[in-house]
Amino acid sequence: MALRFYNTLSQQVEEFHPLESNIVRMYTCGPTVYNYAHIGNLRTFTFEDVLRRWLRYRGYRLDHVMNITDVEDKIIRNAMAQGKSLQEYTAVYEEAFFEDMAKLRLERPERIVRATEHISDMVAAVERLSEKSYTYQSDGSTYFRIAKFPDYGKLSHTDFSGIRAGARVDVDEYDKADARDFVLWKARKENEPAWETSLGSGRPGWHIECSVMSMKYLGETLDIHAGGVDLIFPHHENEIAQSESLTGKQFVRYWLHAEHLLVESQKMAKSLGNIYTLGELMEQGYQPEAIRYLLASVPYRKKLNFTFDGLKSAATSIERLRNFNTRLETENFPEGVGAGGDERAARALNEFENGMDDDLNTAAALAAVFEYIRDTNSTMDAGGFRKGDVASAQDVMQRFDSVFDVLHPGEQAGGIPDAEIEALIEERIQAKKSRNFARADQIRAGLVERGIVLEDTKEGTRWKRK
RNA sequence: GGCGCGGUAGCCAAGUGGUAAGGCAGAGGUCUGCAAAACCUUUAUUCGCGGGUUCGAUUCCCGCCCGCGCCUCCA
Repeated sequence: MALRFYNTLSQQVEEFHPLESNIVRMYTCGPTVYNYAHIGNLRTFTFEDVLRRWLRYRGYRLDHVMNITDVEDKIIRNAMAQGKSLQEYTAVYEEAFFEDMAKLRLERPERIVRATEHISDMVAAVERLSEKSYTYQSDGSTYFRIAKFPDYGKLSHTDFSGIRAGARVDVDEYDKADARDFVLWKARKENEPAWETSLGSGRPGWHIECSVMSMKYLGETLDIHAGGVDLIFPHHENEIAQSESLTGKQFVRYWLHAEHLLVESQKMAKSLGNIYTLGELMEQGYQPEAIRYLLASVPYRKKLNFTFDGLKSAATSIERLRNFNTRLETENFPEGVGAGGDERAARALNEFENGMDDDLNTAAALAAVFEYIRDTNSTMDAGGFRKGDVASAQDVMQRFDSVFDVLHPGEQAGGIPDAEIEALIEERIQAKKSRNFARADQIRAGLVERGIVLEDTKEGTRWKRK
């Protein structure tokens, strides 16, 4: 079956076909760099990484743009409080974000664009909206007039007809004609950092950066736009209003939104102290691959209940996958080709692909891989797996790993040098030969304490870091 | 209140109008000097609750209960 995605716009699962046959133009809302990313943010970014990888697996070329929001209320407030420039303040968090991405093995989008580097583009867009009379000014700020955009609410499926025009929600700060109206350009307040432009002294509103930067690089109609569910309203709704008012064309064809994650069945909140960063989890000894696996293994449209039990079980699951992969690489299988090996591999791959094609159903895709591993281990134990079966089995695992990317352990700082491990293993083999099991067990236990696990196999002793 | 998502074994989780994938954890076993790894057996007569449609519903419809999200700048 064809690749399908749930489109927030239609509220239905739709077959995916990009505008141009083999290239996908995609925009994802990146981080606001006012703080370190938390595990919830990383869930969304991990989903987007899986999406990227699956599109490429399916043969599409990608042009993926991700923005960095580096000017915004909290950034301005915090930077001013610390006596720093915006750039000085945001650089720290932007850098940290890229480090997190690397640790979680999130591929880098083709383009990463910053709001502050597109101020003039945004000003130009606001001016064009003004020319088309979609805007009005109030107290030096420029607003988008929702009443001029009848489709407003089509993404969030909200009926705004009940909201009274003239209601003033944000009374203490700005005057808006309509509660739904949103700011395109914010007038400078006191001595805030600001840009001197034809719109006055100030800074861009939040929504305009995504409309402007996405269309600048990807054209007026994007194939995919993704983000967290909380962005559906108002952010993405407002992006649609701005973009479609500007171009008269459909802005985005497929809107994909990742559900939030809960921590130990509770929502993340500062007051609960359950907002974790990648760094904090790694300090507690969890591998980034396990975190990646946990975040990727629950289908993106389902709330993910992040628990430490779940994280531990993710780590164990990865062990199982890696053990199988190691077995393929190291075991000395009999010559020849076993019965049904290629068929098993082909079936597993087919089920894996079907799962992923079905709106990135990673749980179903993983099930296919695990089922295959059990069947194949079983065949190996029975002696029915031969040298000639290795290639198709490795192909399954490689394809799986091209999306999940958890098979190969990352670099581990420190630890015992390989040579020392090998020497101890040799000593243990000699001890075993002379039936000095006490010494053999002592060596093995000593290595376990240092994170090295030994396995005695037919081919001899192999070891792995845990 | 409006809109949306969800409630499947101890935990995570897939799924279909025809009788419950997969992972983790637990129990027993095989293998092993002992382990590790692997394999086998076992763990939901049952899918929030109550009705309805149907030969048959976890899957469709209605009602209810519970959890969560959005409803102006939070992924």
